Amino acid sequence: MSKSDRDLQMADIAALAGVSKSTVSRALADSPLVNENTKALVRKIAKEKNYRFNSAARNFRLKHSLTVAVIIAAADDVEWTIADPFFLEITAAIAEALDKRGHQLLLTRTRPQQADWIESFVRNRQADGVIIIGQGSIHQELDDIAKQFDVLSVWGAPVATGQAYALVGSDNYEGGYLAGQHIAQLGRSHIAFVGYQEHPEIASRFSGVRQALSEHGLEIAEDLVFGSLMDRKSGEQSLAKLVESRGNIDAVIAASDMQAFKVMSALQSVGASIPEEIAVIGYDDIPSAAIYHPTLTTIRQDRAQGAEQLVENLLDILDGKPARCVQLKPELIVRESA
Amino acid sequence: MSKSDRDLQMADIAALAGVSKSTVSRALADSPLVNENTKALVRKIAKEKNYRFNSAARNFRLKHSLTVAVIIAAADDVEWTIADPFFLEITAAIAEALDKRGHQLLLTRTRPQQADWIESFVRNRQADGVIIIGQGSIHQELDDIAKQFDVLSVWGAPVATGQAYALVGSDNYEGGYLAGQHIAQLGRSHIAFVGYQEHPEIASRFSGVRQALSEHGLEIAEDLVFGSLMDRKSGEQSLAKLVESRGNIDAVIAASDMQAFKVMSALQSVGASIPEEIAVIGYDDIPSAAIYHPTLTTIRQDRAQGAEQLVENLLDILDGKPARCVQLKPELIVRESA
DNA sequence: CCCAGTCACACAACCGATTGCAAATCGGGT
DNA sequence: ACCCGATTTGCAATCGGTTGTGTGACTGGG
Repeated sequence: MSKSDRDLQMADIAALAGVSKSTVSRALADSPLVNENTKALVRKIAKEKNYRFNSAARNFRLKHSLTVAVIIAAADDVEWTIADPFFLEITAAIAEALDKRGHQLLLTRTRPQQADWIESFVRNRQADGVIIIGQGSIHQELDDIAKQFDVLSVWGAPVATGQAYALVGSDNYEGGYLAGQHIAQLGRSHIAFVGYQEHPEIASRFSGVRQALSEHGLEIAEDLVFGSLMDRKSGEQSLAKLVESRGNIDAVIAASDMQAFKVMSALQSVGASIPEEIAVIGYDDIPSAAIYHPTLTTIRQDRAQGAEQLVENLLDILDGKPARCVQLKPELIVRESA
Repeated sequence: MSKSDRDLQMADIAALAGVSKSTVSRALADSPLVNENTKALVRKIAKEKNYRFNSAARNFRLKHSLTVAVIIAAADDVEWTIADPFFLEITAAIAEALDKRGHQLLLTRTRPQQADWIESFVRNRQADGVIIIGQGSIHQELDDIAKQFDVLSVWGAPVATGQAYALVGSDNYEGGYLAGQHIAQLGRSHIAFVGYQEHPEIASRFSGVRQALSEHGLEIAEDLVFGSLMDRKSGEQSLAKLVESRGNIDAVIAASDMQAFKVMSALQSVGASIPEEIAVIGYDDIPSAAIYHPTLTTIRQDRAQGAEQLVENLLDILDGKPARCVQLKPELIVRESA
């Protein structure tokens, strides 16, 4: 590890300052049990010698790790997380939020087949808590775990039956509503929807969309509802079918920006003009949305705020407070594509 | 934390099995010092009771953390890491590679002003080693740290004076060469380059490009070399200048896919057709490259292989072996944009 | 001048695993 | 039955901090 011989430890500082280990420990922790002069002396020496405490020892003794795990769920059917910049961005924001509170972020990749991933985490004390981005289709599993361990904070959508874990997400219904409303106000009437309906988040968005459309006397034809384009198995097919429907649609509402890009690209390849012939709206507002040509109209989810809230929720849970459920306000970002 | 009372520990298993803690420890570690029957018994009980060792205690005792930090450098001038999917992808690949070897990944965001970030990491034993994606313009600092601590594995480009840290990267010169060659073979001759020259990686790519072009009797005019488009301060300006040069160029070579997207989008906005009027080639082959319209011709860097190598290098260094420097082979991916 | 009450500090136990060393057990040969 | 070496197991120290408890010194009131 280090090329120097041995790291300084508390006993060394104690010897240097002519006091005991315990006094050093208390001084560094700013305990009222030690005299101010002594504190100052100890702190000075510690600083001079560039002492850092051994956090492995500290965490061990204190029975916590000050570490929170973020899981990269490697779902086998839907290649969501890795391909989607939304995930990294919120993860980075979480890292920042945790850092602010003196915690660390453990990024973990799990194979879906191991059912007990979270449990091993907590039991191993490798992380105090776990944050999951996107409850996807594993709500039930998460709920079961949350009933056993108070360690779960997830980004997603509320489910009808309630959830035992803390939840943060943008208000997907509202977001979908905004998207639908915008498209309707544009005067479009033959509208397709793209997204993986089984996910609670997407389902909410879809019902928001339908509500908004119905208020304008519109609805989405059943054959214009497509599954996720990110699905390894059926993605290509869905996209192909969507392109075939070209003549019947004048707008596409996608459940994510990445899917909106796929749609636009496929349509552009067959010569469709966007937004003139077909308007497209996405969801997330990932950085590329402002770069694609045409730039993508989308529903923005505030990642920084979401990350803060996820972390706050988790820390509260770890403190024994009850699991919260927070909805963030999504925002319509109008650009060129719709 | 857990809602259950107390976690099982080795002493409990020992009592259950009627042996001592040490025997349990050795049995679980598959030590040859313990009888096969005893091992089997201990393992059976441990499994039944769903025992997991306390890795905080273990790591403390063993003086390692089995954890590797990946730094998100929050450079203030160039918004590279967060916006760029390349970073997430290689990070995820690193997580996987580490997991395979029984290690964990700590994702850390640092403010650039703290000069001693790495040192505190290692001194605190929060991570055994550190992986950095992109040495950017901080080679010197990294080198200084590497001379003190054997803990650094970085993704980047070799520097002329050599480096004390382990290095992995694709062969940027070669990659640049491939890009230049491709553009030249396309018969383009008025070529612009976009990228932050001060970074060793980009500098290498640029010289590869120039070499390839010169072999075809071509060169890049000085006023067609643009700084990074990801730079908060000068990015917009560079892009505007590039668009103004529209009449003078028939190809753009970008130092990253994200920058290529910006270029294409800006050019498309003013009505330029790609690749007919202007060919564009990127670098990295991020997922969006296959989605943009037109799809982006680019130089692929193998992230999975790179991640494996980064991890292997780091683990070797931690084992006391000398720092290695590995170049990966980049690959030209021809798509529609060039 | 004595004693109770504070204050500041030191001592030692403790967290839960690993490991060197000593002790116990086993088994085979005589 | 006994000895010896090999095998198996247990004891206790240890990692580097934190913290409960004990103790000495000092203070001030009676």
